[in-house]
Amino acid sequence: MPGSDLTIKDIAKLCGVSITTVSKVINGKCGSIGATTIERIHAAVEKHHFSPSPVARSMVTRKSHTIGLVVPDVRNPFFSDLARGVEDVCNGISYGCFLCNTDGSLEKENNYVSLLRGRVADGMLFTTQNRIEYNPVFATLLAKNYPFCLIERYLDELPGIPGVYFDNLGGARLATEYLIAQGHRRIAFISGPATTANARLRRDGYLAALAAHGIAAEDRLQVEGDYRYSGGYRAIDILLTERAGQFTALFASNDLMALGAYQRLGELGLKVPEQVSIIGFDNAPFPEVFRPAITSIEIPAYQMGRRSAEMLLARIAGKPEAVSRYVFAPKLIVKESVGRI
Amino acid sequence: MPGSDLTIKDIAKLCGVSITTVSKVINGKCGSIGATTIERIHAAVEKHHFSPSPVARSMVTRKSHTIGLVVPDVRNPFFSDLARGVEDVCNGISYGCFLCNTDGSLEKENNYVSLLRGRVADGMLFTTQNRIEYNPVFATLLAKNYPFCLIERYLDELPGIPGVYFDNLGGARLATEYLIAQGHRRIAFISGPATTANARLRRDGYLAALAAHGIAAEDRLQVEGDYRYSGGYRAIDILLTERAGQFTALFASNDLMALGAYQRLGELGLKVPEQVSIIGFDNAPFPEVFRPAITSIEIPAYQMGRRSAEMLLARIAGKPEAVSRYVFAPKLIVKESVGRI
DNA sequence: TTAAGCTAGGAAAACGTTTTACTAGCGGAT
DNA sequence: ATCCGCTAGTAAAACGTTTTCCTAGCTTAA
Repeated sequence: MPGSDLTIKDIAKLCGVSITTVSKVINGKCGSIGATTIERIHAAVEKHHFSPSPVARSMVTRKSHTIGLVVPDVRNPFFSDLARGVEDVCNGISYGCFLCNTDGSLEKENNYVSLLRGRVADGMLFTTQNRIEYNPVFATLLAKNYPFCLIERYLDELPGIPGVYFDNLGGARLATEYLIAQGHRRIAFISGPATTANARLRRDGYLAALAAHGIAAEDRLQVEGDYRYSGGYRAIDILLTERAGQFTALFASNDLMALGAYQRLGELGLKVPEQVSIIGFDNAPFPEVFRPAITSIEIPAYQMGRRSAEMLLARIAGKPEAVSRYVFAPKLIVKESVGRI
Repeated sequence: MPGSDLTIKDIAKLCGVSITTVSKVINGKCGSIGATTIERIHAAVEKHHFSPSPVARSMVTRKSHTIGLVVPDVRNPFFSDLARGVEDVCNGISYGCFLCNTDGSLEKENNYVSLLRGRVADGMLFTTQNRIEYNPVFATLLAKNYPFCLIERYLDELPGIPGVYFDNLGGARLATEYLIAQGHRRIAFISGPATTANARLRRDGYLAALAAHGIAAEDRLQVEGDYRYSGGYRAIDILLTERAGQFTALFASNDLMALGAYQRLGELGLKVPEQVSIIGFDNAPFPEVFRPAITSIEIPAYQMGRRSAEMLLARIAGKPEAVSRYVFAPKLIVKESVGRI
């Protein structure tokens, strides 16, 4: 249907030269082509807006100039930031980026993996909560030395796999230590769902910080949340009412729960940060109306996207970077929700 | 680099048949192939996890089973919702989706368009604020009858181009008429930046609603905003302080500005919705902490993504839908920020 | 016996490039 | 005169499929 596009053959005919010559000129391999010929070919290419068919090219070069990006859901701001970072890097070297949403489903993941290899994509950026190490699909990829790069997924069983990570444990520790540095000793904690890896890491970070400062962790100051507003809200009731816990500060494993907690504290007459300090995680871009703005830990999703794309592309180009794992450091963003004791 | 993948030739050899036969079996065109042969080939394909090279296939079928999605920025929630809708539809028929971010730059747009045609993509979903109708790149696309579908971009000069739209004017009218129905007559308005098309449409909708109900529009009740929190905040100062305007309700062209306005009103001691009613636009998913929650107009981005992908794919399949323009209706989401007079 | 019609399958062209290996012609050194 | 090396190019294979047209052998009806 897409009209009559010219081929390299037509250009060759038009210029009275061979296909080879045209190909060489187009690809800048003009070593032994006369200046006037080069001129003539360029002119014809310009005039007819000729551009060589990428698929024919792929056929012979075995490169598609395309990578795949597999995420659970682009609508999650972390992944859309990440995707943007990836795409920006790709765009810089004329690579295309396939977007694949899996919703965390193993079936969708495997479908996409099969689709993407087989030369539709030169490589793959991959996020998943599923167990890669026992997945035969990945075993095949590894066996074939297919280039990929993991995002936020440790794979101790398979060293040498490039990956980009955020230091969740360190971030949680940083948050908790900041509270401690402000004089807090009784610090409550709201975790993410216990099934997710980063929820566990954040809890470990919290515990590590307490331990490092000789503060005993108390079970009744720790509540399991769900990364949602309502989870944070309810956590306050559990901490305060059910358990009659006492604390001067609260570390919520993400900002949405911090917000829910803040809201419930307010309803119960407790002022933030005067009576209770709160620190969150994610540094979510809430509108400025939230006061006090919540002190939080920033996760550089966009930068992680860039980095992972760079690592993958380097690998594809056959110039793998020396370091195959890149860990992004957390950054404390001080705002208004933490007070000094 | 990606190891030794089998080709159809290998399978043919393995089964002692010709390439043609294997190809036919793989593509289900088994018209005249013996049952045992079919069996044998399927077995070999399974055993070696053979799947035909998509690029070789594209070469001859001239279909890439890929479409392009061109948006300004996936990080904008409207576009990530849209992208997800597009991708879901694509995934359903094993199409891939190329993601392209342009930041609204004409240069990037044109680069992507060149990249995507030339058979990297069978068709294109396109968003832009730039003037398509005078862009030679698009003229070429049209001339070649390359399948594409516009999103949120009217093109009266080029009827017959498929497109998916949101009724911004109707949405603004709906919002304004809701306020009127609640008894308001003096309704202030905060627009988006005057340069954008949807900002103008929303203003037109506001004016149309007033006119339809015999309410005179007043210049001093209309302020230009910027779609940002701070724009809404400042707008209140302009309306109230600079212009000493009097109004019982406010229509903000998006929710972020509505929030900014709400905040400033609160600071000035005006209660929402008791003293001033507010309605927004977008139905942004703000955390529940915002009370009163802001009544708003919903834009069904995900559904628009789905619809546009369906239209494009139908076109690509050579079965264009009868209706080439699909307009999505606004939906009023009543929450708590509008009171009755 | 012959022609027609099926059945099961194959040979080869085509898709649009890149790349490898080759050549014709010429100027200069030996 | 011969050889070498250089310049400016070309022919053809290869990439992995799909698709069009063909054929060998068999059955059946006239």
